[in-house]
Amino acid sequence: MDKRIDTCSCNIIHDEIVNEVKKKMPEEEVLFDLAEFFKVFGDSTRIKIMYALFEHEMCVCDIAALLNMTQSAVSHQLRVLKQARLVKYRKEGKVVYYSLNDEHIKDIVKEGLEHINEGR
Amino acid sequence: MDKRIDTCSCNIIHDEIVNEVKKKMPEEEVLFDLAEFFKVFGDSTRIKIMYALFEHEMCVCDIAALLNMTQSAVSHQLRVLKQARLVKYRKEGKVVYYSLNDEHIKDIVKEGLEHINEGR
DNA sequence: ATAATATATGAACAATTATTCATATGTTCA
DNA sequence: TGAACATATGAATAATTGTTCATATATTAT
Repeated sequence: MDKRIDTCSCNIIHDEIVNEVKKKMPEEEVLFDLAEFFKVFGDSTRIKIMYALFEHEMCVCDIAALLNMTQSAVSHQLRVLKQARLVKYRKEGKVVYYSLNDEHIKDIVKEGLEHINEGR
Repeated sequence: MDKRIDTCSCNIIHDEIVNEVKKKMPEEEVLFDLAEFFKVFGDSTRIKIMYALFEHEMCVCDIAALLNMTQSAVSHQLRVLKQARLVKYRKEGKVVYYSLNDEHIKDIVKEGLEHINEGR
């Protein structure tokens, strides 16, 4: 029986391990959603926005001024954060105030920081 | 005194808050590194590899077979994970075994999962 | 040595994405 | 009602990035 597999262009070396691990793998959808979620953290503009909101709720204009970016760029990124349910907003007249949706976002960032600092 | 700022195309509405937050913002480099770090989690192939390594150390060929991907694609992604110090490897003859570098990678993924599951 | 195998890597290509620009929406104030 | 302002959004552009393909390196077996 040939152990060769279409795509990997090499032999399965450890059959049992591969099968064992395969059983424990989460569903494709979960893995995809996880990647999508972390993708949101993977942009320094969005990280900056989140850090700002750690401190205070802020309107779009404030954030743009803080980060020295255009209102449009900030607004686009806020939409991404909103879609990922990382920020929420409240409207007060024409001003829209954004804030963190979730306190444990801090934990995730903190874990990231720890990893970075571990490496010197 | 004009509160208008070059890039944001709008007025600073809350001057004190912007300044207060600005003081607390981490250095540009930290924010950049954080984004780079999370970017690594932001791809489902790499998430899959990490999940696999949660269970067992594996060689490149095993991972490729498990994920039904080419050896090359896996190898490229392992390099990204290695550079981010998320995986380590040991060589045994011509076989290279990869494993998680760091147990708290699980914590980060777990936090991500929690966030996803919160949203129903 | 030579062949076979496991892995790594550079270049090319396709797909994704962040920003800009122009403009639309909605609210306040005169 | 109309002007000013805060924000949102669609289209275009530039940059980034994941995969493939071809090939290089390294190790083992014949």
